[in-house]
Amino acid sequence: MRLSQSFIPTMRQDPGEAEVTSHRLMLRAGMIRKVAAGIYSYLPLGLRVIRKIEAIVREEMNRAGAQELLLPILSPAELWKETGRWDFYGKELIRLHDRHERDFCLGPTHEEVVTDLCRREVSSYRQLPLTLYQIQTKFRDEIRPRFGLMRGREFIMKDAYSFDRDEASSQHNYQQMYDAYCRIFSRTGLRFRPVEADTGLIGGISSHEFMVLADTGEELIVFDPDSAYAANVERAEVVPPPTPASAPENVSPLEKVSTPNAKSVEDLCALLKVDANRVVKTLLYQTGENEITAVLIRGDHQANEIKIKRFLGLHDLTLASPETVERITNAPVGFVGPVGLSPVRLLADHAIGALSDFIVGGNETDVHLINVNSPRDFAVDDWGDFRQAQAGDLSPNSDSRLQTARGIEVGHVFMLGTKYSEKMGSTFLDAEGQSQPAIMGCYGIGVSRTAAAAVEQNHDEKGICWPMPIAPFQVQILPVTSSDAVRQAAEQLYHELGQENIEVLLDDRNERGGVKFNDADMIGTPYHIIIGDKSLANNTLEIKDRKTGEKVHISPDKVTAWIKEAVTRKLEIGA
RNA sequence: CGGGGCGUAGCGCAGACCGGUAGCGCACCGCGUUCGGGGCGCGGGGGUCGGAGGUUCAAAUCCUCUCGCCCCGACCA
Repeated sequence: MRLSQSFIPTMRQDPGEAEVTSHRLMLRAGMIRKVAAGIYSYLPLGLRVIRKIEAIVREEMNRAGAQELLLPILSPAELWKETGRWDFYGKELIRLHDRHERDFCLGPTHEEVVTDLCRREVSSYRQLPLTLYQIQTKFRDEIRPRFGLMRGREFIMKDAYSFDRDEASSQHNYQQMYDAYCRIFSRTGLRFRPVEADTGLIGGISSHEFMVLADTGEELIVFDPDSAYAANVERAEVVPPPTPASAPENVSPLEKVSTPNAKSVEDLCALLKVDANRVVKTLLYQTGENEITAVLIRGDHQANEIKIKRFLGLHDLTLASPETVERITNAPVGFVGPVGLSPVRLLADHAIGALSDFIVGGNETDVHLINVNSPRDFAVDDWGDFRQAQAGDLSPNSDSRLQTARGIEVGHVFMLGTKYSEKMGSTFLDAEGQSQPAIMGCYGIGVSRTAAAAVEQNHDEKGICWPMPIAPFQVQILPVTSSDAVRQAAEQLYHELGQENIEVLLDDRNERGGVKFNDADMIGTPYHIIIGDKSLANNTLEIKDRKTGEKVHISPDKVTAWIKEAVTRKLEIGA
């Protein structure tokens, strides 16, 4: 393609709207433009990247035995009401109605629609297993769309759904999809890691997320450097500490201390000159209209609300309002403690069980209690794993300590079990003539997000450095001086590379070299071929590797073969 | 939704406190010159100052309301 005739509006300056790297660079490279918050147009260059990712996804899904179809974006409320998600999905579901006032929504995911299809068409175990997928625009009215393509309200997703006759077959299918995902992200040239994950709104039995590792990622994961264990911190189980609390005869008597204005753990530690791990914070959650639940977490730990929600079987969990806290404890927020705190249900994280002579709030303004011990001073209703895993925690899989990393969730696989098939009556007759609900799985890949994640992971101060498999073009030719000889050499090379099916962008604009260099670096084509009078005089052309910056000078007649070999190699290794 | 910030030419910004008929850089158009890392000269086009209402002789500027966008927290591919 000729740059002079292409719609690739690059920008010289950073747009004010973008702060995150991928967002900024994709705007500057002329790949996307914003239409509204979280809604973007894919310009020709951006679309080429999307199509490349889609092609890899298609190949691997097909190879894994999945069949492509296309479900409607618009779906009727009735299906969503059957599973209860019309209400449960909340404000993220974009709802609309037709001229007859019938309710519809724009599909944020397609379990309902595909399960409806399956219950109509599948009636025998002989038709299973069945895995269907589509690549389609999805709509989720995100609370806060941000970071360009990273979290849009409209985005491109590959979603797949499996239907199996039994648990073993479903697990096999899940594993096949898991393996396909590993191949997909390897092939795109991204550094990624599958991690154990929470099931969230989709629900189901178990799931893994595929995280592209990047410091700007929104997700925090923990991993064991010495085993395969890795998990989203939301999900990561914390191994209960082995150290038992001191024997009752060895603990000190309970004591009240004055702690003026010590409303946070930091304040308290500074005031009493103790470490945060000697402090226990008491969090009050509103767990029902008139029900408060207290959760004890060690001062240096973070509460994990997902674990608490799961334990309590709740959909929503919010911290109690300051007014409520005051009403219950007769003290402002910051002085809550478990001693004498009633009549609320009291949950405690396992870490508390290993503590003795610890410090808690006194349920009185400017007062804390020290030398507190359980069960001497208060009774815990339920013990559990209620905190967020963190770096330094013991791995559940080895004796190693967990480490943390940031990641961008680009894929998510779920074992759904019969959650949807039972609610919607998607059943089949087994070999014994018994009616059984299909065992389901669902598998998503954020295609547009993968493009953004690739930029987060592959860029430098000059611009994007695309991995070859998803680069919009494989080679860019830069005639950097304007003589006829240079122009002719560029044209000839452009023609030759085209003959070899190399995807080549020729910068035939009447611009100075510097402009072309900078745009090429911004766009991030993996190889740049630089043609100028200087090099032609030596009978060489210069080839620059965008990512490494390495340059080679070779004679013009060898360039096409060299490029062809190099492109093929990079496609194979996913670099 | 809570907290913070911003809407002035395609992009990046100044002007606003102190009201007086809108400016700079880049981009764009023309001519010339230049040509291996965002050249230079001359000439030129382009703005309902996000929108509505108000105060005033006069509003980008002051007041009220509103819409949009970005960033930080609760959701998710």
